[in-house]
Amino acid sequence: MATTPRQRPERAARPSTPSTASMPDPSTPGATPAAGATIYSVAERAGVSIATVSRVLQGRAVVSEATRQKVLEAVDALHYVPLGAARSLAVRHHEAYGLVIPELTGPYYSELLMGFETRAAELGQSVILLLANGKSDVPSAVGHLATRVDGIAVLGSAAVPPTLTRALRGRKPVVVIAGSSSDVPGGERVELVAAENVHSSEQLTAHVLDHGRSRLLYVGDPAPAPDISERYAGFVAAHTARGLDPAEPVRVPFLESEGVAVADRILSGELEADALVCANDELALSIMTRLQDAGRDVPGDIAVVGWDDVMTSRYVRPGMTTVRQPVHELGVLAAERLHQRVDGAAPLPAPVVLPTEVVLRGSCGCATP
Amino acid sequence: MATTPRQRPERAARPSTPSTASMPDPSTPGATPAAGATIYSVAERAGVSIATVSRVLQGRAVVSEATRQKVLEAVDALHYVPLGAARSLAVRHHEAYGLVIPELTGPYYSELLMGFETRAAELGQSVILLLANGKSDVPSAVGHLATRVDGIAVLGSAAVPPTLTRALRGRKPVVVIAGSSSDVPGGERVELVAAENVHSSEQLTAHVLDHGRSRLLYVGDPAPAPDISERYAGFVAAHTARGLDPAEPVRVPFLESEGVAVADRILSGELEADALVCANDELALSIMTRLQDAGRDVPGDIAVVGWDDVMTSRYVRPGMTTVRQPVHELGVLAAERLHQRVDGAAPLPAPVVLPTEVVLRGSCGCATP
DNA sequence: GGGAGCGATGTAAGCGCTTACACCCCGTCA
DNA sequence: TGACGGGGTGTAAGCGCTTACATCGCTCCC
Repeated sequence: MATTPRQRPERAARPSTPSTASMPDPSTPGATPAAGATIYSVAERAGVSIATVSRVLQGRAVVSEATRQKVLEAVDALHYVPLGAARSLAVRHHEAYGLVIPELTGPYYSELLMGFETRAAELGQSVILLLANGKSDVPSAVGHLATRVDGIAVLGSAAVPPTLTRALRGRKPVVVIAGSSSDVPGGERVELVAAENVHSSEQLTAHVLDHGRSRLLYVGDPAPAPDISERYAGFVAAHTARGLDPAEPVRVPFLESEGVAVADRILSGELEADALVCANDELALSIMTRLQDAGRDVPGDIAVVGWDDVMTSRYVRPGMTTVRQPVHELGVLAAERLHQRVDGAAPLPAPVVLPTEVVLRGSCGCATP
Repeated sequence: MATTPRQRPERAARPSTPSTASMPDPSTPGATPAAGATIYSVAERAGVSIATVSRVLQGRAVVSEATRQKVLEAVDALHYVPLGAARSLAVRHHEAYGLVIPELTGPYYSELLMGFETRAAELGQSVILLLANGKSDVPSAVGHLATRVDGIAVLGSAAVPPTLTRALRGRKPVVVIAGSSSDVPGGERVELVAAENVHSSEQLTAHVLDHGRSRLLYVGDPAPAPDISERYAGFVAAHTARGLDPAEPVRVPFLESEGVAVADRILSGELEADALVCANDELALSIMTRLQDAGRDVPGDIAVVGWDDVMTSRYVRPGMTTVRQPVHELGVLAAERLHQRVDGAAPLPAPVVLPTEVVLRGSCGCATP
C-alpha cells in the first residue's frame, strides 16, 4: 500500500483522556469505534482523500466507479453518519425551515403542518417545529430557532408577530400565515399568506340571513387573531349590505367550555338570538350540543354555524354548516415561499390569499342532514 | 481607539466577487451589512475578543458588567444572529431530537407531538419532525434526519423500525413509541415506550360481554401495527377467559370510508354481530353513524366501542365508549428518555408501559348518554 | 515590597465538512 | 513527438463557533 499522506497533517493527537482499561481502544482493528466515524476515518479506510469521500457522498462530481465502491464500503463498514452541522457550516445553509404555531389541537394546525412538512421535505429541507403556547419566553425561543434555520413560517395567531420581527432582526425570511398586514411592522423581509375570510364570512352570514333569521350573534373574540376579525368584518358587511345593524361580537376564548357557557347564557335568556355565527367549529359544536341537550331545536329554534370544517362537523346531527379552508395548501405555500426567498427571491409585495369554501349542512337551516 | 489586534490574523480577504455597482458595500458605515454579522464583527465592534462575545452570549462565564454591556450593544446594533451549525460543530451536539411519525391526522399524533416538543423544549432541544407517510424513501429520509439530531423517537406504526436500525447503524439513541419488541432487531441502542393495550382491551371487551352481548366482532387490522395486535390479543383473552370463541378480526384500514363499508356489510347481513370492538375511534364513529343513519339503534341493536377517546367521541349520541391513552405523557417520556440517553444513560432493558383508562359512555350499552 | 491569588480577557486550536484550485496521468491531435 | 485537454484525485483554506490555556493587572497579605 502506498504511503497515504496524513490527511490532516497538523492534527494534534486527541487529548488522551486518562482512559480506563474498560474503554475499548477505538483504533483496535475490527472493533466498532465508540465515537462516531468521521469523513477522515472513512477516507483513511477507503484509501482516498476526504475530498473524494465528500464527492461520493454528495454525488455531484465525477468519481471513478472503483473509487466510489471503495468509499461506499468504508462508509458501510464504519457505520458512518455525516455530521449535519459541519455540512451546514461549510455550505452556509441550515437546510431547515422553522414553523411556529401556537399548539396542535384540532385539525387546522395539523393540516397546516403536514402541508408544510411535505413541501419542505420535497425541497430537501428539514422542519423544526416550535409550539408557542406554554413557552414562557416566546421571543427568545424564536430567536433560538432562528439560529438553526434558513427561514421561518409563523402562524398569525401565534402571538409572535409583534415581537417576531424584533427577535429575528430582519435577518431571515419570514412568512406569516393567516396573519394581517398589521403584523408586519418593519415588514421588509416578511410576507403574508392567508385564506380568504371576509368574503366567505359575508357569504355565510348572508346565507343565514336568507334562512329568515334576523337576530344573529357573532361568537368569538376578533381582537387577538387577525383572521377572526376579518371574519367578523364579513359578518358586519353582510348586515350592512341589507341595512341591518350587526350585533357586537360575543367575545369569548376558543374553548369548548366557553361554548358551553355561551349556550347557558342563551338558555337563561341573557343572550337572545335566532342564529349564531361562530368563529370556529369547536365553539359552534359545543354550543349546539349544549343547546340540544337542553331541549332546544337546532336549527328550528336557533341556527348555528361554524368555521374550519373539522371532522366532528360531519358527524353531529344536524351536520354543522361551516367553511372549509385550504389549510394544507397554506402550509405548502408557506414552505414554497420560504424556499424561494432563501433562494434569493424578493418578498411578495402583497399577501397571497387562497379561496375558501362554504360547506352547507343542516345546522343553518338547510334541508341537508 | 487602541489598535485592536486583528481577530483572525491569517484570515484572507473575502474573495472579492466582481461586485456589481448595485450591490451596497457591506462595509459602508451605517448600512446594515447584507450578509449576516458573525461573532467576529460583534467582537470587533465591541472592542473585545470573540471569546468574550461567546462568554457573554453563553452566559456561563464571568464577564465584567461593562464588557457585557458593550457586547450586548454590538449584538443589537449588528442584528447578530448566531449560527447554530457552528455552535453545534464546536460543542459536538446538535441539541435537537428527531421525531418520526406516519402523519398527523386525528388527535393521537398531535398529542404525542405536543408532549414531545414540550419536554424537548424544556430540555433546550429543538424538534425536527419527519412525517413518514408519503415519503418515497423513508430509510434515507431517516438517515438524513440522523445527520442533524442527537437522538430519534419513532412511532412503532410508522413502518420504519425494521429498516430504521439499519439506517441509523446503531449510531444514535432511538426510542420506539408504541412499538413492540419485535421491532428491535439488533436492539442495542433502541428502547421502547408504550401505552398499555392488552389488559385494557380485555377489560373493555369483558365490559361489552357483561352487557350481555355474545357475537362480538373486532374491526381493524392487527397485522401492521403492534399496538393494534395487542388490542386484539386483549379481545381474544376476554373471550378465552369465559370459554368463548373469539371471531377473526375484520381486517380493514383505519379510514372513515372503510368504517362506512363495514357498516354496510353489517346492514346487508354479510357480517353479523351485536357488538363491535373497533381498533380506533375513527372507525367506530364512522360505523356507528352509518348504522344510525340506516335506522339501526346503537347500542340497542348493536353496541360499538372504539379506542383513543377523540373529541368527536364526546359529541356523538350516544357517547362513544372508548379507551383513553396517556398520549401526551408518551411524548414527554420519549423526549425524556432520549435526553437521558444522549447524556450517557444506558438504554432501559425493558419497555416502559403507561396505563390507559377505559371511558364508559353510552355506545356500549351503559346508561350514560 | 514582592509574590500569591484571582478575576477578566485574549490566543489559538480545533469541531467535520465543502470546494476552489492545483496537479497528475493519459490519450489525442497536429 | 510534444503540446493540449480533460477526467480523476489530492491539497488546503475556510465556514463561525467553543473552550482550554496563557496572560495580564490588581489587590492582599506577610
